[in-house]
Amino acid sequence: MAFAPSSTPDPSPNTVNAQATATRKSADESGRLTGTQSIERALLLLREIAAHNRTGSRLLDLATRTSLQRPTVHRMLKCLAHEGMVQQDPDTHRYYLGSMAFELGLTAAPRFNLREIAHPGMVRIAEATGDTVFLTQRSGLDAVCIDRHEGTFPIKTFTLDIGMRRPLGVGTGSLAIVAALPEEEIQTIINSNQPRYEEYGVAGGTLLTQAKKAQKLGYSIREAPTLAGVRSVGHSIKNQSGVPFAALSVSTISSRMTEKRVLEIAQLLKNEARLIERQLNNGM
Amino acid sequence: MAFAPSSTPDPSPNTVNAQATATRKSADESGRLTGTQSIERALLLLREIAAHNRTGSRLLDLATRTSLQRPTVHRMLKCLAHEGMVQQDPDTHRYYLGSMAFELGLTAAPRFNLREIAHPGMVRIAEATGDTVFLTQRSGLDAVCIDRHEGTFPIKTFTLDIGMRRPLGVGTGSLAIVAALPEEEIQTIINSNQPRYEEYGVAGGTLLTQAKKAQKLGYSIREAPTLAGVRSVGHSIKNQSGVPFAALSVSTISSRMTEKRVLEIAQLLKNEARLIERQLNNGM
DNA sequence: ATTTTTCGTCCATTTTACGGACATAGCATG
DNA sequence: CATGCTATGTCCGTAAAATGGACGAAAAAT
Repeated sequence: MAFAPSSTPDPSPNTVNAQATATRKSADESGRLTGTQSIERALLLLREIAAHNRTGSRLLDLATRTSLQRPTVHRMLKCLAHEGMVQQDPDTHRYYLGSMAFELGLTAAPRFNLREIAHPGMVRIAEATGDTVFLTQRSGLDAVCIDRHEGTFPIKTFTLDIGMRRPLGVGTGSLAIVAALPEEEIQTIINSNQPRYEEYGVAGGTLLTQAKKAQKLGYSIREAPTLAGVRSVGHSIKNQSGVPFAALSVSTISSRMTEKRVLEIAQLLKNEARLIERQLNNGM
Repeated sequence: MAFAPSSTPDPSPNTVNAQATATRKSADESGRLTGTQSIERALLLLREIAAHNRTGSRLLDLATRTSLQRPTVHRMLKCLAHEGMVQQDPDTHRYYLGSMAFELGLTAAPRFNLREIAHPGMVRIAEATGDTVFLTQRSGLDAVCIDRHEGTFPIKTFTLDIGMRRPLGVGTGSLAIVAALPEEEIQTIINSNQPRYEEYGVAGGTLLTQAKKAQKLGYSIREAPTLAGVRSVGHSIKNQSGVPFAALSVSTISSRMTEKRVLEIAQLLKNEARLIERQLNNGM
């Protein structure tokens, strides 16, 4: 499979057995699998339903969008609904993903969900440092704090709440993401977010400088602009393609954050980020 | 087919139309669907893989557990893997749920995930009261805080962190869940958790009294045992079968929690809990 | 090196799924 | 409230898709 062989369909003349002229292998000429047509179609349907899960999909639209016959789609949907993979609103007749889809997702999450993958590492960092660790994920021009793990040190700095969304570049984890992006994208982001930075006490001008510094160091570092006496260190997490999309960061009071300790923490973050990336990369 | 193959291959006698004697309807005698065998089998496989997703499944085990032929299972898995629904570890050959399963789950979540369903209501409560709202979910003999939404009132009480897990009955939301359970289960829970209550400053004895009070009132209420001056109100959320499995609660400083206000908040919680239950019930 | 177990593939057979045609429900419009 | 119009749901003869017995290859165990 995968490469495209001879285009001749081999018309196989002298027909004793009327049926099945074409040779059947595990994949046909175009590299498509055989013996799994209906499963492929069912998955195609699921993807199509997922793509419109907010509004729901009507039978006819699904048939059109998948280029399948209406009866075929209907029969498959009935089965998928029966098994809970999809759900049909009894009033509108529209189809949505069902509870089984949700439950499979929950089961699969530990191998794909950044938060779950990162969790053990965050615990290790919090235990090693005693300070609070944050996991930040990029979301368009923003960064969202998707997890936090508190260390044992009794004095806690102002902590980023889970779910909090701020313009890219504002937080230290966020800054690590920005710094790891290609030059021109950094500029675009800073320009786009310019008007929003003020209210977070960040000057767009200094941001580029900070990003360059982070690039040189290999980690981001910053005194919290709004809170004096708080210092944070961050490190980016990259996806399969090398694009930074998340970051780990540690935040604590400046007196605990000596230069030496900054280096230690940066190393710790780097190691854990690598570990996470490895799991994301092969998915295995 | 599907049932044990009679060894006679049935040489198909007087062959005008060799095929199909049995009448075919959309469901056969036993009520099972027709025209969807392979989809049913594929979903069966997915369920089986999900059930062993921690360890992964070997081809032969899947064949055994699903009572399907190995070649059939293999062919289907190849397709499912091709589409990303499952993933095969290249070293061990074991099968796991794939990224598509995770992504479908994410898409389906807004209609099934308690946190997502409850979110709008929590925002409404926080806006109406100005205080912090908590969403608690039962997990065995514990309760876990799965979401929190802060109100605008500047003085915040000690807040339960997201992800925090405590013995059932310790928090006010937790207490609401316990109170809504059947009498004998309450006893069992209190007995089982007895040794753990101490460290949370809750006496197992008073807990039963508090639960009875909550049953009478229709909502749970408590002065935080460890923090003087904090008062909370909670209301249970029940699933389709009427079993309480989660709760909403509001917590604030006692001076804000007058008797009159307790009633208002209790009503608010009750209404939002009802709304959430309705969405859970029909799933639509 | 040899046996045993498991994975992967082939291909003739026939059962399964397909889809044209029809039936029925919902919903505007004349 | 018929009347067309559009949508969902179902039937069933046919053909193509999926099945599974058999075999080969690759690991794993002995």
